[in-house]
Amino acid sequence: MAATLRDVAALAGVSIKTVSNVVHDFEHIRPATRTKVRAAIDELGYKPNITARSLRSGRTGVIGLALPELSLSYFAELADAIIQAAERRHLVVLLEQTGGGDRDREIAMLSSPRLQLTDGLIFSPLGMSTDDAELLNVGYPLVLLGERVFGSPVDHVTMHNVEAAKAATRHLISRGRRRIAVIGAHEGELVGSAALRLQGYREALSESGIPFDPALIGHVGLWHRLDGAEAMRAMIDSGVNFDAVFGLNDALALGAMRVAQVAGLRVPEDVMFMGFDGLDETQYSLPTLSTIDPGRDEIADTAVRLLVQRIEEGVTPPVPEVYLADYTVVDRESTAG
Amino acid sequence: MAATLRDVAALAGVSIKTVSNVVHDFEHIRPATRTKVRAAIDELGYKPNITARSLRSGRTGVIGLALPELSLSYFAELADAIIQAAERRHLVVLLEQTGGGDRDREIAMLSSPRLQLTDGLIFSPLGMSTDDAELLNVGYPLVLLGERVFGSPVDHVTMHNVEAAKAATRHLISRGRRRIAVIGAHEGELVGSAALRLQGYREALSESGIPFDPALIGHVGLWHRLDGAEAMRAMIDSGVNFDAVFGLNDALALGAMRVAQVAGLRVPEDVMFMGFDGLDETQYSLPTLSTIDPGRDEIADTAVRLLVQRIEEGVTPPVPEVYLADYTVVDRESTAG
DNA sequence: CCGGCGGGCTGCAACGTTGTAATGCACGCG
DNA sequence: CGCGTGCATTACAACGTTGCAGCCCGCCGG
Repeated sequence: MAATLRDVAALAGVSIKTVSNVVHDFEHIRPATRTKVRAAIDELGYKPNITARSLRSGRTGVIGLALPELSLSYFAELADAIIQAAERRHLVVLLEQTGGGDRDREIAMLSSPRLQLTDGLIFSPLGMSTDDAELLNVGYPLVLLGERVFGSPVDHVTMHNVEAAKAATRHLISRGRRRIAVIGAHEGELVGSAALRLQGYREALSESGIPFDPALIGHVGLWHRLDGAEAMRAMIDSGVNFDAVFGLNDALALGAMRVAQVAGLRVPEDVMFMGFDGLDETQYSLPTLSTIDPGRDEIADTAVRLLVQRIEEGVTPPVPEVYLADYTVVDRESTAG
Repeated sequence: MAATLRDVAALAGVSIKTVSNVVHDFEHIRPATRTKVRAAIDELGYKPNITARSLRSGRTGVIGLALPELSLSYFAELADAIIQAAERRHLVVLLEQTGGGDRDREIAMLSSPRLQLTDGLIFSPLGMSTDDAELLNVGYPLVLLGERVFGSPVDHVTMHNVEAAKAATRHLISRGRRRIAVIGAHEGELVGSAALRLQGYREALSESGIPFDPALIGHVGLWHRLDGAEAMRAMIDSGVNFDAVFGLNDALALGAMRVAQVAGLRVPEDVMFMGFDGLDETQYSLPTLSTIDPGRDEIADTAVRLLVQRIEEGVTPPVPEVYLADYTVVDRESTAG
């Protein structure tokens, strides 16, 4: 069907390799030959066969992106940014979903044969832990996102979780709040976004001499809106007193805010709300939600850049690179006053 | 680096082709040989090279998915569903973003060399129109989503836009509303989701003998939350009287609802709101948003099924198939009463 | 005892590309 | 006039796989 180098060569009356040279803009070609070959290429509508090229060169121009689920806005927006960053480097993205924190699926993904057509992988685990770090010693270029796994042998792009959560908490404190609830803690977790952000929260409290009250900590399973809603309801039902809520991500904060409003609390007068992630959606809630912008585009661009570097260098250097993106506090109506 | 058939063959003391046969579970192989080869495969950790296989067979096991942008929840949820549907059929998805309705980018996408590593494409255009239908006569399997282009030579999966919009409008009428505003119309559009849904709205009105009032039609550019918010603000400022709002998609409805609430209108008492798309998010707004569930999983599954069919049949039959998914009216707080 | 059949396996070619080495040729210099 | 140099082009092999034709051998029926 499709024209090949051979067809073009036959039509132009040159060798296959000469056509290949023309396609690659090799410099030592007579203008006359070049013109002739170009004409043949146009006439036949020749397009190089990428599969064959990949087989020869070992490169596909495709990178894998594995993340939990696109229906979570955070990951959808992250995927958007990564696809754009990849496109700037002339790469396409093969997208895999690992589900909401299924450790076994995540591990299986790492050795999936589907990755064969990929030059490398950007991986955002949710179910794996630091104990699984050595599993990341795969034989291909890999860049890690998020904060589930530390001390692994691969490059890692993440954010200043502790610092940013501290800044978020400080922001609430600066507005005069003292009884700041947290929604989204994970029982017993030591690393991971939840643990790190909680740590930032505690540091901000102690810095201001505010005692830590475990009754203000709302535990959840996942980080969906629904989980935030349930945790908020439980906290309200428990009768504990609070004047601000820090959702460890935006979805939790939005879910919690909705429940608080239904319960008759005014935002921000009675309770201030603060999220984390900088989702587009936070600009449109009622009231608009203050949040932490974790530098999504920077994270996406860096992840792709590091992956490309690994792909080109070939060998994993002894010291993996860890990159922390800059964050910004976004002040909106939910913390006005 | 990686083991090839040749290495396995050498280790097992058989020919390359025998190893290939074992890998493919060819039936005429002596158990002893099979065992020996299996052992060699395990020992070397052999994984077939998909690129080479693709070159030989012409199939990659990858399908392309081209849609406007993942940061729009509708497309993120659609992509999620399509990836899952593809996985069920052992296919992976290569995801491309065409931007928010850029016709030229969409057309360029159709002949992008990146599609070379793809067996076919599921394409959701936003900027193309029925005039561009013949451009869809590409040389590879293609399935179309959405309602921008009709009369094209390819399979088309979409929803009952007119019927569903009529049902949505009827739902508001059944709640006693008569002054039903629409947010999201596209000036001068004849096909496309906006035009079809508007048509359904008008049919429902005339069916109930309610006069059509152009002042109740809010025009927008894109279908983002922000556009819904702006159109609502303009309508309120215009002083026109309304007791319900039908957002032609959920994002518009949510943006509009927020503005209405800020303006002091009570939902659903003063104004009822109805969306369209069945986004997850509509379950968590305040109040929760009534919407039309257009059968996303069904659409995703059908699109993948049709594409696989085209890939396997090879030739495009003279009559392209058009599939319309079932819809459901989802009644929530925003239309309670 | 011979011919035919089919199971089990092998060798070769091909998919379309690109790197390497080699070829022919013209030109300039001693 | 002969030789080296550098340009323009070519032939060939290889990437790893799979389809096809063919090989050998044992068994069965005549």
